Amino acid sequence: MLLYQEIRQYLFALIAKHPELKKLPSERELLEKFQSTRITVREALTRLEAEGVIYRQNRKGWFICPPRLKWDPVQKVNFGQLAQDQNFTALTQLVSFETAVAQEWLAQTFELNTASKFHNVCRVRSLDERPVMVEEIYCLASQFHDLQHKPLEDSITTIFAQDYGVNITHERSSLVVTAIPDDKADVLNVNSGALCLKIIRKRFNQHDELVDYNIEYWVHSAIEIEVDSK
Amino acid sequence: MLLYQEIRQYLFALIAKHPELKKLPSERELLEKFQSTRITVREALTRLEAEGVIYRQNRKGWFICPPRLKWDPVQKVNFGQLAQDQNFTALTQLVSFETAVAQEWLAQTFELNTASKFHNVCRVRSLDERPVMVEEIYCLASQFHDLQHKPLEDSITTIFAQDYGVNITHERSSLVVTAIPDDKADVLNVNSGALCLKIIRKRFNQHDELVDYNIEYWVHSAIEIEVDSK
DNA sequence: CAGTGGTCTAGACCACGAT
DNA sequence: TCGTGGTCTAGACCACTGG
Repeated sequence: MLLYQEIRQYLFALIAKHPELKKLPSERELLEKFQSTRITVREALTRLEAEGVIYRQNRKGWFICPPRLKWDPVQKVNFGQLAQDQNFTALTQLVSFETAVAQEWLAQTFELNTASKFHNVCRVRSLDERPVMVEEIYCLASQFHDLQHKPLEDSITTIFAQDYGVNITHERSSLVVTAIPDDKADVLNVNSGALCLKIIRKRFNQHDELVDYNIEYWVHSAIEIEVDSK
Repeated sequence: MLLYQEIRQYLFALIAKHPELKKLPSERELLEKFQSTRITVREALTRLEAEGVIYRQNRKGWFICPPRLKWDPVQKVNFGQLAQDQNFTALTQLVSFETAVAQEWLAQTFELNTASKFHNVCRVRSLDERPVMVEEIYCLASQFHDLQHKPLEDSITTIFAQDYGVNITHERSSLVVTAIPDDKADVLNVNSGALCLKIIRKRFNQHDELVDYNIEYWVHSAIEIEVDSK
């Protein structure tokens, strides 16, 4: 068997045997144990990372993945509630809030001209202290006046409905597997180029008007999508 | 800027400027051009691979990704039709057909005992000659007698309905990002450990009975999931 | 401060692909 | 046969983390 496969197998068995383990041995411990080099050890580690078995935090080490959050994009369930149902401690934090005139792609998405002003909310969500998702939300500044003074760590959908009388009735989501952009990797404290599931959500009101445009980057090993269809 | 980022940028621009290009320069050409080493060149290449911009075929080289197939798991659209609508030439091929008593996990999924016999159909699907998905389908041998003599390159759903009077009325899907198992990597002609989107589909009839259990492995850069929700 | 992962050099041999 | 990527060695210096 290939050496990096042997190392992978060893670590896989180690994880299975010690479910209470959180952190793996360091790369240098592993290369000594297997009389090998860092290149080979890292090949085994990145393989397990791709499989979603382990993850790294920048320069801190390699850690064992907890169970994935199961999420149904079709059901409109509150993130905090969903996490709690699955025995996670959930946390949402505001990263930044900006209001500015639209970039071209954004104006086009909303079918408006580039003079329109938009809010841009950036938030990060964690499960049991581990950041797992960062999102950008774009919505019209004229439609959501004073949004910056609302409790932006809570459900945006609820704020839209209760404070502005805007109800989301349907949405269109797109999912792709890709590498996370560097600025988002910093927020999640993952390595540059980490794998993610990128979800773009366009949400509409009953008049079929676009209310908000949402880009979510999920740490790939932290989530499992579940969809029911009739 | 980091060297591997420079190489990545160069290749990214090269691809943008020459959309007609199919294959990248070899790793050794690139390391000469950048006066670097294979480790660093491969860091740039695997980054672009994770982003879904390029892909490799085992020992053949690095290739530029064509547009992704857009697919809605909720709509029940025929694969061939969907591909044709998006200007792909689609092909489904039978890889293997076996009938055997159930392994434990399978029997449990169907809530039957391990003496039950199951069909196991393995198929591979290609877009414009590029294999993009391999799937395993499990269904009860007693329910689908002589299935091996049906046209298994066509829609299984249609065969179930027309030849056996079994109609799929609803299903439950689960999606995770992971690394593809080695036996499936061989079928798709991708490298060991390649990224994939793994979709498990349980499909039911009107009596809420499980009809088939389906595991799909999609090449991650070949697909984009689209979901509408009310 | 010592230990961690992040990046990088300069090679090597191999299996497999195209020809 | 020769070029490709797949695997591997034996180091190096750096930025950042944690005690």
